[in-house]
Amino acid sequence: MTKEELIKNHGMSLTESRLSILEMFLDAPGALTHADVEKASEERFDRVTIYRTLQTFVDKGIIHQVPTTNNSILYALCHRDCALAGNQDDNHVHFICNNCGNTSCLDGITVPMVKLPEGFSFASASMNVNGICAACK
Amino acid sequence: MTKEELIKNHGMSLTESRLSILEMFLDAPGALTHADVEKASEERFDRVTIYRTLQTFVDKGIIHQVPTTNNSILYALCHRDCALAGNQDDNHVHFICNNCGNTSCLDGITVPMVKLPEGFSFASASMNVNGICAACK
DNA sequence: GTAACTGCAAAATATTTGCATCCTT
DNA sequence: AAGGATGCAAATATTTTGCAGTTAC
Repeated sequence: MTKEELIKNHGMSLTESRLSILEMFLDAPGALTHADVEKASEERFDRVTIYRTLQTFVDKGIIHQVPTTNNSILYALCHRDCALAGNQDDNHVHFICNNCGNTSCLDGITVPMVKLPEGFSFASASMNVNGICAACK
Repeated sequence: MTKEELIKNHGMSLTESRLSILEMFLDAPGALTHADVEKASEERFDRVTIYRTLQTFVDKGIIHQVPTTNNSILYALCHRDCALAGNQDDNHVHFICNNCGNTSCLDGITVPMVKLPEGFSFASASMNVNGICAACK
């Protein structure tokens, strides 16, 4: 599927900013923040457009938000479509490299089940793994 | 251990804001954001003091940050000391209730191991589980 | 042509820093 | 007394909203 098709197939109109921001994600080694996208776009798009484009991508299910422990929102491509567009990441495992700082989505790996305490019921889970990535090894 | 001891044993001087904010965590059903603490303290402490107190608690290892997918930092008590003070959460499992929104730390449960792709090495992991908590069931 | 998207301006929110003063030990 | 903690002011950063003009289809 081409980038153009990817956008249209998810019910979005094809615009320059969407195409360009999607390319960034395809080229990036891992997840990106709003600031990463803004820097990479070098003023071609308004900051607000970037916020809205990222939110649209999340809503339409081509990227998802990665839970992080700092205060900037990380976004990562869903290599296969996010199961439920717009909802929380569906059982993704994310890998954060302690050396280069890149966050990537380990799509082949499913989050293992955990046994919850009495009275808790499971809906979904996500997991972050820290370590050294293959590129930094 | 008393609250006072908990603070002093972690190398902090005993102040009113630390004692009071620690109490909030002990009373809270789950994790708290800066905004939660600020609201609960009802102007008794400056916003900046709350930021600094939370950061100090993280540095000294009595609370830890919970990875979230929104942009506000969540803090949760370490019921047993966080293994490495000031570092990322050490294999905690956090439970976020889809009904009441509370986040709690499931201390009895360890993060299961996952098999990483070739070339990746493991350092630590954290996990978020979404579902319905015992109180909301 | 119409609905949706974008850019600009501005508001709202969140976080950090410097410094003078106060408190803990 | 000394070092650390706090409060205040202000700077900085982040995100959201409204609206008018532009673009995709």
